[in-house]
Amino acid sequence: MTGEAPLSELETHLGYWLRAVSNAVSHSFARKLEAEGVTVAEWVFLRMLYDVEVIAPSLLAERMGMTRGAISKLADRLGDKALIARAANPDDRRGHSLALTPPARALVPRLAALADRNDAEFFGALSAQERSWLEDLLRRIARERGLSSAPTD
Amino acid sequence: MTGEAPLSELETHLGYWLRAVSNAVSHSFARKLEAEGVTVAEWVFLRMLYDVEVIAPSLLAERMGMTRGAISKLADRLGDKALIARAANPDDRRGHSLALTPPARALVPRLAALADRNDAEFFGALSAQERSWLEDLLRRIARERGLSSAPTD
DNA sequence: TATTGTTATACTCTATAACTATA
DNA sequence: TATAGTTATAGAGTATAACAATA
Repeated sequence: MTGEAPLSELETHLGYWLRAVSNAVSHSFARKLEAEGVTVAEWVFLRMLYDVEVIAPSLLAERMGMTRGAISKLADRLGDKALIARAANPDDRRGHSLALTPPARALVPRLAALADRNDAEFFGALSAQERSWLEDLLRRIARERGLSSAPTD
Repeated sequence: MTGEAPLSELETHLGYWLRAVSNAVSHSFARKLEAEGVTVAEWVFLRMLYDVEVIAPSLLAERMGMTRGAISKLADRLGDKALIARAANPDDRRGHSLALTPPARALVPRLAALADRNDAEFFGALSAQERSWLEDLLRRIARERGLSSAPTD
């Protein structure tokens, strides 16, 4: 009898551990954001708008690595929460612009503090050198694989 | 005028880069699995069954970090694909047992090869030492945070 | 009553594609 | 016609809770 060939185990893959830790970090962050009534994707959306003041949905979709349809739905939800305002572009009325409302502008710094706290909870025990090394490594892989858009989920 | 307080940026969080790379790795793996008609969660499910021969849904749920309801739905799909068989436990007829079908047993090694290939694509450019550091670091964080269950999404 | 597993409901994110209105 | 944005549909994952069968 030949038996079966031995297989690589789940835990031998770096992708496994990356996913395990990443899921835990994101899930923990999501629970913190929940208290402010916002999802992780909405946080990224709001944070990007905070810097640019005004942006077209299609450009935001590109930067967030989402489809225009997904951005549209996200914008609906944020509009319902009165966190963003939509306006038609006067020059080309096909185009719209998205901008934060004053309440959203006040909210984003609180959300940023939650992001800081979440990161500290998971990576605070690492040395500064380890954190810097980990960031460099991840950035390198992202660059090699041509990742340009923000992760949302 | 006071202006606004400066905020930490998205890219300053390790969680951001972790999510970015992890999403890319998982997405790439999902596309490979797609050719075999299987999702990432189904892969983990099948891979675990491969080792244990037989397992109760509730125990598998615990090991995969999913609810019993989610496992039930997953088992439905895998049953439809004729990859797993369900049977009632003779001793306690509330309990069921899950096991791979022969086709699934033949499939898992092919899926494992895809997992190996995907890992190599993303991490093959790292040195052996870097890979080992990264794994140790991720394992350490997982252990500190008490992560025991397998990541599925 | 408690437990095992299933089912129902609902929400988020994803992907594709049809649709509207402008140009 | 092409483009910007919206809407519809479907699939996958997650979470909660009600439910049936069994103990």
